[in-house]
Amino acid sequence: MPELPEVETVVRDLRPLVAGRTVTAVRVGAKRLRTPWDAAWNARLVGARVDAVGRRGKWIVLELSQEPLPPTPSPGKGRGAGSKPPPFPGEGVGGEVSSGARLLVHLGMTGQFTASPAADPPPDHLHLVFALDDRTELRFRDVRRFGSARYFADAAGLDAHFAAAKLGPEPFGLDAAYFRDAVRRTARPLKAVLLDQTVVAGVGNIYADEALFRAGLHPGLKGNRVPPAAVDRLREAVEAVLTAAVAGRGSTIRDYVGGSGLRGGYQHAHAVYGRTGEPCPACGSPIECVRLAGRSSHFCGGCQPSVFSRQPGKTKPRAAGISKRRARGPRAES
DNA sequence: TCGGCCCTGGGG
DNA sequence: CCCCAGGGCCGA
Repeated sequence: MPELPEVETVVRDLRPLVAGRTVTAVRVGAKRLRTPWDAAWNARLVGARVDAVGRRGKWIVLELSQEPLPPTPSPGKGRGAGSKPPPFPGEGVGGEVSSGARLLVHLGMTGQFTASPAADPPPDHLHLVFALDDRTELRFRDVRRFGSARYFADAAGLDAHFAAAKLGPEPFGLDAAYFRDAVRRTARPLKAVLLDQTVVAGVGNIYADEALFRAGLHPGLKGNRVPPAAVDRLREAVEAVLTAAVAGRGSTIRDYVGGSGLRGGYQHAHAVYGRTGEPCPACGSPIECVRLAGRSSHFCGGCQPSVFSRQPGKTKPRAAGISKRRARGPRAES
């Protein structure tokens, strides 16, 4: 489910709900996630306080600390009137961060990470529960179990994890020269480049298609055949579509909910994703769907030509080996 | 660099 | 029944 806008929405929802709270218990389901949960982490987490909630790419990062609590919080009470407001690091994981422990969560395809009243009946497919000191629970639910959660004793461990994955830069304020080089040095299709988390972190199948539509670029175009100015357009389109999607609280196709359990709303604004056969909102041509980088890729044949007709003599990328798919696609939730 | 695989559920 | 699905990782 979750691309950057969905993950960002979860993070923004959770921040005021869990920042400053202390973990009082950890419960682990029987079925294993992509990364098996180490039972030794439970003892490290109990008593830890959530200092901050952030995001890196599609990863959710909780910053934790083990400082001794003031006297004793009386559970059940709301936030004390005189108590210091919890720290709100607006910019996710960058900037000034503590060197303490980290909880790293990835939602996979169907993961849900919510703060819920402990009294709410537990849903099915619930795999991890972090009870908090205000009678709420952080709950990780994931039908397909492609998601993962793991604990790092310190910030360096988390950094090493991202470094090992070669996680690329955030898409906001992305360096233009860097992106031009990354795109133009490869023969892979643009769609594959956008999905590559080592190039840019956070873009997934929905927003790759939407960004390519905004930029007027065919998803099958080889990176090294795309003029620099067009790559710049693509970079701006990525930023624009992600910004709009965050404002719309992400896209709910089926499973996605934000940190408070609310569905997203941006699926109604999709121009091409999941709209195979429907008319293009810009030119009316039917939206087409092909398979690229192993994923369905939706585009408008009218607005996103597979060749650059401007310089017919020079640039002539062929649409190469793309098979049309049935004129049918997943429809967004009603 | 790409396909297959990890899972479960929903829709045609 | 078959195919499809917001992702990432691993091996050929």
